[in-house]
Amino acid sequence: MPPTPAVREGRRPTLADVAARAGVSTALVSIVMRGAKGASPATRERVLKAAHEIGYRPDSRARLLRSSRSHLIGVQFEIQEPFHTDLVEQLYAAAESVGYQIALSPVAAGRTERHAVESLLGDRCEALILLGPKAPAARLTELAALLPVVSVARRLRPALPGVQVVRTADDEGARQAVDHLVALGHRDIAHIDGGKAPGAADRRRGYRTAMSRHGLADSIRILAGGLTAEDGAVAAGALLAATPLPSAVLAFNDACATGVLNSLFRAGVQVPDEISVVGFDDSRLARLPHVDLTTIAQDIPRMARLAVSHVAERLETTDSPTGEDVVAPRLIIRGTTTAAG
Amino acid sequence: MPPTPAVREGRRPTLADVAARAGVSTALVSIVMRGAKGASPATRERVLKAAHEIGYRPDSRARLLRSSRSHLIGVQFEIQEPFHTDLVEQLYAAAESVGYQIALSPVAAGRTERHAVESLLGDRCEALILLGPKAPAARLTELAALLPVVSVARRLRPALPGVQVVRTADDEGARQAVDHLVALGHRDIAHIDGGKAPGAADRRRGYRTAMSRHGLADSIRILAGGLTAEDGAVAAGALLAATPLPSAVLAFNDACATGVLNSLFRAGVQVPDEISVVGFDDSRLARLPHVDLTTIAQDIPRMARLAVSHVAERLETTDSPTGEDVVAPRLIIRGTTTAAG
DNA sequence: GAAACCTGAGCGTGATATGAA
DNA sequence: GTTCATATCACGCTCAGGTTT
Repeated sequence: MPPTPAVREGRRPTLADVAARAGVSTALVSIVMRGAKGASPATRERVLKAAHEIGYRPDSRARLLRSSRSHLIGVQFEIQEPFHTDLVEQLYAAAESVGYQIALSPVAAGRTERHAVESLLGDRCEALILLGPKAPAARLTELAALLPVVSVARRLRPALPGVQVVRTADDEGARQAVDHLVALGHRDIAHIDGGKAPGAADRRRGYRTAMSRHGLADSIRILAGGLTAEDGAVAAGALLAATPLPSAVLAFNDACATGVLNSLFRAGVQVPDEISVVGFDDSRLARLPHVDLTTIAQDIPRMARLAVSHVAERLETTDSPTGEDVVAPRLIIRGTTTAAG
Repeated sequence: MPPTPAVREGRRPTLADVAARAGVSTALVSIVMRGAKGASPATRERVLKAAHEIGYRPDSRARLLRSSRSHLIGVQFEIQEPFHTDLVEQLYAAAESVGYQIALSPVAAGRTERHAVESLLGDRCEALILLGPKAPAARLTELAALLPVVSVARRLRPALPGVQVVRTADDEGARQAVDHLVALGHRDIAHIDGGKAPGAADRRRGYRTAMSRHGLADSIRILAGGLTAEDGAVAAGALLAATPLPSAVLAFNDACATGVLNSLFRAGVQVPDEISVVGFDDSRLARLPHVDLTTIAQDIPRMARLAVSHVAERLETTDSPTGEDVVAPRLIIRGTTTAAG
């Protein structure tokens, strides 16, 4: 049995329609729909029945307009970036658990960060979580003057007032990778870097200092890479052209590492027997059984929770400070690393 | 010089604040902000200046509330599906060009299709574009009674009243792939399928009929695959165990094909010299120079335009019919196919 | 006093009606 | 008549402050 159509033709049912049908005031219907107290169980049931019959749905925008709080967190992300989509997924979970909603605004071809943020501001978001923002510091400061801002995975130096940073300890991650390889007996370890991608500088530094600490400063070799598999493939090509081949490679991220793996396969170099490879991120890619990549995991659920809980705190308390949340990375040993030959 | 703070502390500036500052009525400010006619150039400039100074931004929710039309299209998509994120990117472009806005609602872990759609309905969307929806036909029919619905990449049989379908001619795509391989001299062509994924049945059928038409009915070989690289790798493993190896493989999609490629590499089988491989989708993956996958392209920009323009038409004309838009696929020849040895 | 319900105002806009130059 | 400007109300909802049992 299909639900009875709305009272007024062509328009979506409103509180008033439900109220009329149930024979009560709109305020009471509002109370019932919100699950607030102030309605008898009998009336409550009658109202809910009426609402269901005419297919009533609360209008979230009118709701937001009326109440001073919107409980909306705007999230800017790169729609083609797997790391970002993973984060978005976790942000939904984190936001729901503290009573906030998420408004998504992607950065894509033809849709700049400015577009994305303007749209979120127009939607009355109370706070902004920006994933890997590329906007200049001045712009971020400007935004932070308007509302709480969190920058995830982009480090800001110097710290910007009003902007909270949530990031992985990238240098520490690179160190873990090098330590792991050295423990396996590797000494000639190369790094294919991420250029000026977020975190790339820290990973480079982590690699460099870890190598030095192991007395391998002379073996430091950094090749220009990038964040895509293609970048990794190209860099690995350069590696293959040079002599001798290192015994291990730390790639900027998992995508880059798979490019490296591909190039090595093509060249007939066995992994991990002839060369060990380590990625970064522990993305879906790394977990695929046929890739089975040793990598450095970023704790995405934790980063999401930190970003959201910081926002909640800023919004619910006064004078909450901003700073940096640095999340520890974790080495995940899989099949692309083994003892040095 | 930073902008002067809002008139009222703690609240975002409104039309009234701008009006007070510029010494005009709110109605006039509204006119100016919308770019409507009815304001003198001098006043217009004065109002815009005042608005800029106090950092005024139109409240899109209040706007939506006021106007009967929302010009909002709700888009449900799988946030981890590259094909979907490609579509979303194009949907933004398509919507903007016809004066509509997009509200995104992802399906993710812990966020079902029902969640996604309910949230869009609460946001006053005028129409729904669902990417690869898995909801039962009854649910789609129910939604279609409420507002225009487009199902992208999921075929509906029988056709559902009120639900427009936009899809690629998957059978035709599979046929193109087989024709290409046959023209190269291949006769023993296997298909690694997509199980019950959207489009998989049509691609299977297209493969089967094309093989038959070429008199190769006896060579038909369909292996259980899936949409991930892992599925492809596993299926290729099965292929390698069997004898003899086919001379060509058509994979369900590009991700699946890369899994196949990986397995073949590992086994030391040369592509394309010993075996040709064809993908489907022409995703970013296929275009990576080091993958360089021959594939069947889906015309994503066209699908996005069709979905949006259908919605616009339904909303702006009365009694606009629904049906099926079938988009032609296109063979992209790259490096993973060559003449049969 | 508490529980159940109602009235009325207002959130920030946009459209209509009306008026003044 | 045309151009520019204003007053007023409605959009759908929530909330503060009533009234009634």
